[in-house]
Amino acid sequence: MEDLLKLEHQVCFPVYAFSREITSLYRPLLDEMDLTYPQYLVMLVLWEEKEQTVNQLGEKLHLDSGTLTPLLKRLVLKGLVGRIRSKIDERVVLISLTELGVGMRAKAQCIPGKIMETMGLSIDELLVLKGIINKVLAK
Amino acid sequence: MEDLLKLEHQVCFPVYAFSREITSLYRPLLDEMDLTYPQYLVMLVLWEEKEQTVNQLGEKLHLDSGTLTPLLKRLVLKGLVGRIRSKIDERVVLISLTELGVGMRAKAQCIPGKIMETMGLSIDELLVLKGIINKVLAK
DNA sequence: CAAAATTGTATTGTGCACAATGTATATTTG
DNA sequence: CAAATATACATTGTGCACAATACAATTTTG
Repeated sequence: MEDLLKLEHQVCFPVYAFSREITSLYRPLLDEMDLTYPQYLVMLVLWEEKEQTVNQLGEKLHLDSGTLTPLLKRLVLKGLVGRIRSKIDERVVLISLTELGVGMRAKAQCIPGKIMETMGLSIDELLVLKGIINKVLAK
Repeated sequence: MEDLLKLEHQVCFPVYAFSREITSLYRPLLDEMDLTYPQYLVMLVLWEEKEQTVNQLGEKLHLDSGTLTPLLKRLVLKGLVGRIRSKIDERVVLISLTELGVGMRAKAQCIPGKIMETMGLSIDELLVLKGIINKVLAK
């Protein structure tokens, strides 16, 4: 019988290694915008909706305040987002894009295409990959 | 035309989120052994070959010394591995399993099965996933 | 309405990841 | 063989991730 503890039989290890490989593919592209990959993800979410609570960002990206609070503070330092407490509910912190943050979207337009090119997977493979993963994440 | 910058159109984000989801699936199981997921991966590699250089571990796991050195020191503190400089080449550090480290393998036997069960993917899906990812990682 | 429970975010502490740099040991070259 | 180069690992610094805890603002309950 097969030894399930062998590295080559693992499924999770390739996912883990692939995830890190992905951020290293993004790195040279994002360096030009002075963004890390997690920061880029936050920007993606904000480009879809200009103002959101920390909670909304966290739910969409599966990240908690322990990760987001310092990350968002760094985006504030870069002048890309603003942070204000909601007047309706003082517990809530609203994160919104600055003009600079909105403007950065144009520079990001080329990124998805370049990444797909570098990964060298077909559209079919990408969709299958995404489908299988989302099946697990949906739970 | 589709907006490639939308979060829902990303392929890399699901991979990134899935990778973190995976470590959170392993966490309760590995907590019982007082191991983190990256530490578990190092143990997997060592269970296949009892003694290896830092370099060999790094190549197999795609990790560099900046990550491995402190991780391995923590495994030494736990009494799972030993660290000695090679006498043939003083630059090389040999990492080897202690008796305790070898013995831990038995406790890990149940992990792959439990993880596969929790993930809820078919064998087919797992193999397809692994195949697509390895296609990228092989480059 | 006051006490209890919940919610939203911040803080602290530990452990990766990885670029950049440092350092000692080996190897290669002229 | 000496100088240049390469190799193997360690260190430093920054930025995630996330559990655990804290805390203030809100909501729910008795």
